[in-house]
Amino acid sequence: MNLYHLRYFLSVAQTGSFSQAAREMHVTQPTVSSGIAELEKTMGVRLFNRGGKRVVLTMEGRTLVNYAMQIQDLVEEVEDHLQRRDVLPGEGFQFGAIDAAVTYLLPDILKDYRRAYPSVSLSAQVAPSRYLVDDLLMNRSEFAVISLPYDHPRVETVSIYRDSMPLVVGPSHPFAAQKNATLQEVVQEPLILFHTDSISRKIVDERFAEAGVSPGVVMEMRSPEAMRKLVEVGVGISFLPMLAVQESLNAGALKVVDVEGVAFSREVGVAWRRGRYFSAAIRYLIEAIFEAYQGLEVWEKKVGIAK
Amino acid sequence: MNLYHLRYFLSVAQTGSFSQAAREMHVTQPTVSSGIAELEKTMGVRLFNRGGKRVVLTMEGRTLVNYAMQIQDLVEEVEDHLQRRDVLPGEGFQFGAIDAAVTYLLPDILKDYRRAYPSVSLSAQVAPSRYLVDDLLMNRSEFAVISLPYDHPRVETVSIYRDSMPLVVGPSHPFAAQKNATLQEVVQEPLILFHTDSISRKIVDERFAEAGVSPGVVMEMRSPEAMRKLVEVGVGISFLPMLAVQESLNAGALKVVDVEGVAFSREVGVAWRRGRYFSAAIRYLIEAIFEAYQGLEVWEKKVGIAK
DNA sequence: TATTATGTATAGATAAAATCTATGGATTGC
DNA sequence: GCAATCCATAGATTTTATCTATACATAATA
Repeated sequence: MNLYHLRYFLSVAQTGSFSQAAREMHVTQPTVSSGIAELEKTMGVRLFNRGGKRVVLTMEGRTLVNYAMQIQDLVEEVEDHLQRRDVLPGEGFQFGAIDAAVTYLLPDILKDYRRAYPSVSLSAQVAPSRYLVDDLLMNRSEFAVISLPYDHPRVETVSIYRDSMPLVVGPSHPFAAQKNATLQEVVQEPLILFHTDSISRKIVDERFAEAGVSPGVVMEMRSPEAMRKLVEVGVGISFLPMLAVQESLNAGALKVVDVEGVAFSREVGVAWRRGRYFSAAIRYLIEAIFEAYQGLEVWEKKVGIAK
Repeated sequence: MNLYHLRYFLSVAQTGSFSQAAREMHVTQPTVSSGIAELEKTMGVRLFNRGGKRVVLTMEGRTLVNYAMQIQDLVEEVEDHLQRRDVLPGEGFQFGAIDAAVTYLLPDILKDYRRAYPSVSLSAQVAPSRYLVDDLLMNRSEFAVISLPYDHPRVETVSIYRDSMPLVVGPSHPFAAQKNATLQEVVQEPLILFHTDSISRKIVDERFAEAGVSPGVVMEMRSPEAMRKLVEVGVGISFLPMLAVQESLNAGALKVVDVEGVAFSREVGVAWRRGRYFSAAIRYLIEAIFEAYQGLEVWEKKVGIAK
């Protein structure tokens, strides 16, 4: 059963004439004849009674009209939907983001997004970067906002934000007064660092290794919020993303201490599986992120072609 | 867009694999590939993200799944319906019948029919034979029960019932006592005859013409019931179908009078447009009529082959 | 009653499509 | 790194759809 044949059929049913239907469908009359004949053969029933000036539907034909119209409607509807990239109500997608991104970088963007696509349900997966990349590779999420650098042959990344990671201490810590410290001094202190999973931790570790010192780590964790609070109450000191501590700095609950010769920073970027296709509703969100933090150029250069 | 392609698509969506879908659909993997590719091209969107061990639906793909499943269901449903010759609720057909048929021959049959096909709405068109034949020729009714003989190159007829048309008179009419009469006596009386449209009238007229007499017609009408009543009250005498007067005879409201050398009768038969196809629900009714009055043989010989 | 116009069916040729085989490139898992 | 598995693609083949030409039937008209 061919969709064209159904269209021919409906036209014949409506006009009562094979010839007229053929004219309407811009095909020849034998085409309509054989289309109907084929339908009748696969269905095993006669659809029209011929022989007069007009052909007339049989009961079976009337039944088929009923269904054919519904089918036709559905086909038109779905073509329409897909061509204008409408999103079905309840439809949605999943993306990944590190804690700092959902907390500090994305809220406004997501708010705007809900206005543009109110019917799209967003599902944000919050986890450390490496787990988010796993999701990308398994096609479980469409894209992710992660810490960079992240090197993987099948993952494409673009940086959108550079975040410094200063040494922060509680206001009553001795470093708070002296405003700067050496790396040697720092490793004597109780350090609260990200878990070794994390890219931020990797950045710190590498720098320590270069300097030939090994830090006295007292705690490892994944939540920058928790770490911030621990530093505030004086459990230890930490290198934390500026994004996560800005408010505390403003409130005086934390102090930044310069470390001589060391300027930690990590980048936050958008990552996706190489070669991935982005639905319009998804691309809209990614582009909003780029627009807010980086400009669209890099994105368009990397993905624009592979639309 | 081809229905097979939709089937491939659904299978891929379900299995997450082109190859597995191909095995399920009993085609080769490139067939599935090109089917999906063709769908993606006509829709203008990507339906799956490839690249992993499994392919994963895009948002647009998920939208299409929604519709494709509905379309698939409709197709299966209509194939099922048509193949088992089910009738949609509210569906029905139209047939024609002369007054005598609906009044005397068909009631029991129609009652049985409603039990066999409760959802089929029957529409009986009651009119004189020639109008019913017009309907047949214009495909406005499926078949008709009419008076015979009726000769038309595109109408097929089979007699199902022979009905005598005796001369009937009111109980107080002089003929009622003498029990028989000559044609010469009859033409002196006020005659109530069928309208010249009718086949029954034609039969009577021809016989009169043969005998070289011309009747004194006082009334012409189409309703045998009305004629019966007029005869009963003594307005005139008439040749009426036995079917229409049986009850009155039993009740003594009418008397039969033999006319020497004349035995009128008309046949009632089923008529249909030659070459017509009969839906199962319609054939069932026709066959019930034959079974009741004639046996199925003639019908099957004439139509059985052209199923 | 013949005639003309209009309609559908059919045969054969042609064009379009769907499908298959063979193969290449990529990814996953061991 | 190697074997297995998967999807994409090219080219050949088969199937399907469509067209042209024509036959045949019906309906309207003279």
